[in-house]
Amino acid sequence: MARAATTSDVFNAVAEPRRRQILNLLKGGERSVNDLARSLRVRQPQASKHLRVLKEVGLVHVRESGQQRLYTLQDEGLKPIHDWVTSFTQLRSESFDRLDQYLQDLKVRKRGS
Amino acid sequence: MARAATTSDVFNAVAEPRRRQILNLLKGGERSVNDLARSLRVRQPQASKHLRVLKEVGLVHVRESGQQRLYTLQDEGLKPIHDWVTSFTQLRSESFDRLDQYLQDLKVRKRGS
DNA sequence: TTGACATATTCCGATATGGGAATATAATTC
DNA sequence: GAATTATATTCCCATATCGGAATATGTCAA
Repeated sequence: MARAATTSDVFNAVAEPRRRQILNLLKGGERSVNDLARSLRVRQPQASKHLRVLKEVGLVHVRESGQQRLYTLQDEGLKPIHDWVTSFTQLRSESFDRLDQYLQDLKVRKRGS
Repeated sequence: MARAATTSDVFNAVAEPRRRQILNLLKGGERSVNDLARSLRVRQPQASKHLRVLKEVGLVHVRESGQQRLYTLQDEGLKPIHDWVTSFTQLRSESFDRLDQYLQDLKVRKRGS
């Protein structure tokens, strides 16, 4: 048996750095394929291929707008990773402290907005 | 170019389900190779190979004890993934709420222990 | 219809994989 | 030293990869 397909689950899809870059870019909102390709300094077909993988595992959503395809982040798809990784960081009290700090920051920011 | 090596970074190392299983088992504390192999229902060499990968990316630590090698979890190694994934879940207010709830649970549990 | 533009798909090649099997290395016991 | 046990390494193979290049599909405008 070889390595599992990149489309088999979110963990494999996200193992590729370029795909993480794409997700990072999509934090800023909807983006077209060419737009993403330019930002990544990658040929258009490569961008399309990566987006296909991300779509298959449910990390992005596509909207058709004329001849363009606008991709959006679907961060709910990251839940398996989030749950898995926090099940580890929960173990250490350090993490509790970091989390306390983190939540305080959030509250402050929330109040300010 | 082919896919990146599993030892290239933590994301790739953790993309393999068997290796996530190993990390899960190590939550319970130190374990020998044969012990892990039995729990995973895998031949010993496969266990050794996976452990090698996990060691190379800094997710486990080995201690020599006679002819045994006892492996321990090193969850600090998961920080890159933790940081990356939370940078996304932070975006949604839903996550804030879940985190609020989560922290309350923690406080209760802390008090109880 | 024709041409221009945006995106997706297919074929290729070099490469890394993960499991199996066999073997090597190392420590313990007799 | 020889046998036993625990672990690591090597070789093999089927498979999936990612990027490049070429091509196909789809949309718009004149």
